[in-house]
Amino acid sequence: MIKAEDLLFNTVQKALSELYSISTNTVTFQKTRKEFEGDLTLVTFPYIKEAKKSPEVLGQQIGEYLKKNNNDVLSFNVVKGFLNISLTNSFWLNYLNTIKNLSSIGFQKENSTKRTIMLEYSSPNTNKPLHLGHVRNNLLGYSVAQILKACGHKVIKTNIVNDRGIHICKSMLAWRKFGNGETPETAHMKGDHLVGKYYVEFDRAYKKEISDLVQSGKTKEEAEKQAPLILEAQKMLQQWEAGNEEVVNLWKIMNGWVYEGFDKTYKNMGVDFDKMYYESNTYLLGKEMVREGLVKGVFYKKENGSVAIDLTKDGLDEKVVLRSDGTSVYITQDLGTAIERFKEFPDLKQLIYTVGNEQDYHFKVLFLILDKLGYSWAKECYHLSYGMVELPEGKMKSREGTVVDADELIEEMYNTAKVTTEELGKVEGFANEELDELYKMVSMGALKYFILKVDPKKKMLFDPKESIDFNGHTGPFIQYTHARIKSVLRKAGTEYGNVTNSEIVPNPIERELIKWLYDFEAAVSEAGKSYSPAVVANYVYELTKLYNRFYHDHSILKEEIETIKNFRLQLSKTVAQVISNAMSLLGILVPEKM
RNA sequence: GGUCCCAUAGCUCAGCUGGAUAGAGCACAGGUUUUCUAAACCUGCGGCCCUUGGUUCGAAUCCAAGUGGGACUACCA
Repeated sequence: MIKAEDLLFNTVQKALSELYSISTNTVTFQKTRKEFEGDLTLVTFPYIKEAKKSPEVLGQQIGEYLKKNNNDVLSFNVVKGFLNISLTNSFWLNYLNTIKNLSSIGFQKENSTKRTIMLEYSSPNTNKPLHLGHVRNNLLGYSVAQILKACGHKVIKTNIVNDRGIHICKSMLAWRKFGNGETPETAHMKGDHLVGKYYVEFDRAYKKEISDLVQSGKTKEEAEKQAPLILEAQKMLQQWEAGNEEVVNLWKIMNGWVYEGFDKTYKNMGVDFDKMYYESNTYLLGKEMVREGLVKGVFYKKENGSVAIDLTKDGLDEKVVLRSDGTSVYITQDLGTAIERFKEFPDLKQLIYTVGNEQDYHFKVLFLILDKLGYSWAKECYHLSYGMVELPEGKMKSREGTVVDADELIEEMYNTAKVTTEELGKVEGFANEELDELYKMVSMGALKYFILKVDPKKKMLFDPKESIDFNGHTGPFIQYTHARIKSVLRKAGTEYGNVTNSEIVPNPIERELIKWLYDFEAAVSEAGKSYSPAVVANYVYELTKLYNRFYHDHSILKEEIETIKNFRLQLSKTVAQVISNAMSLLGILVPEKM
């Protein structure tokens, strides 16, 4: 692909060297601001001292040099220390010609970088359904995977399911005690919701036991530890670990229900995985690694028999990696699984964890320990950390009661999309299945875009009213633009000729559009470097807004001059393709009509 | 005590590696359709870019300190 910056870079470098004997390797250009004429701007302030010229003279001289020595430079103007450079029409038209029939505009070939990345996301517990926090996690993980693929990396999407532990036993116990054999079929409930119901049930009964014990004179702490239900749940966990047949069977059945429920939610969200991991298989990993670490002297044994590492020199605290009774803590298995994965996939270069920012510290510790154990890939591990989703009333944490259930949210969005479409009177000419498809596309487009347009590391406010909005800076706004272009293209038929360079002089807004198309590749690359779908989301919004203005101001099909009409059709088609590509990076589909 | 994140319009957010007069959407007030989909377009309103210093030709952006908000700092996961 031709890069305007590269073409200019050499010439500017030569200009600086020949005119002022300045040698530099860092010539950077920026987009010319729209108040000024030009495509790219060179800021000349940095060179005035060495060149011993005023900014105006310097700009003038470099500009003249560029015009003489670079065929792509059409003209230039100088404002103070800013040299605004206009490239020729044929440069931009050539660019449009090279991409207009490409479906993969902006994307690198998969695995062209020979860099295999494992990206972990979702990672739910099997004791309750997914909520809004998981939604952000899933959308973010999926989107970043898409972006990294588009940057030419090979990506393995994984999901490690937290399918064991005391919390799972709580649901199991409550079901056994209060469930009367209820199943998703008899209860007419999604499996994950049914299991979640018993998790809540456990909590209620447990709290009652605690308050009873407190009434009878125990302290709250004692009561929490001595309540019969929690003791029973702990016993159940031991039985599970010992392989007790009845407990393991119940565990399998109930987890099966949950997986069925999750599969539906994942399908609705449009996310998927290349490889599943289950903690029931991995929770014992890491012990061997602890032994090796002890030998290497990275870890030490404490008086009570537990194993720890001292990270105080790195500004962190001491961290226990093995309990005094020899059992693993959470980080033990995290260390173990990381090591295991690099053994399992010898090509692996990087491991990315999509986990909320409340675990920033945990991952800092994890990566540091891996580094100290001597794994060279530890420096490549990355915690894709994202901020909490807050509701207008308060925080989005399950224990605080104000949860937004993922399935309910998706359903609500769907209904709003349906109502809105009907109100706008846009249902004519659609078959029923098409309408269902459209409502799914629009509702999920709105939800995904709403969440992904925000920089991942920032906490975000989820206002249900606003997220459901389909106007303005939203997913449906972009989808609508795509649909409108497609409608025009359908009316134009399949034959709309070619763009012949010499005959066309794009008007300012057309030129601007081509420049935005040109920037797509850079936006994808930037999004990949910063692991931020928000870069793509904001890029495609700008492109769309610009196109809408063009669409409003200029007629395409009614344009009388054939060459211009064809050019506009080609331009529109390419814009639609880039919109579609950009949205696919966000996991959002775009409709042919809406 | 320590580590980390955040602070830009009434609200939700862009402004990346320092550059020209700080941008959108929502909300509010108004306008545009005999013409390719008005889920659109246009106009107006709205700012001590948290504070104070520093770095320099130039700071919302970088650095330091402070203020305010949040997360973490378990032999929980």
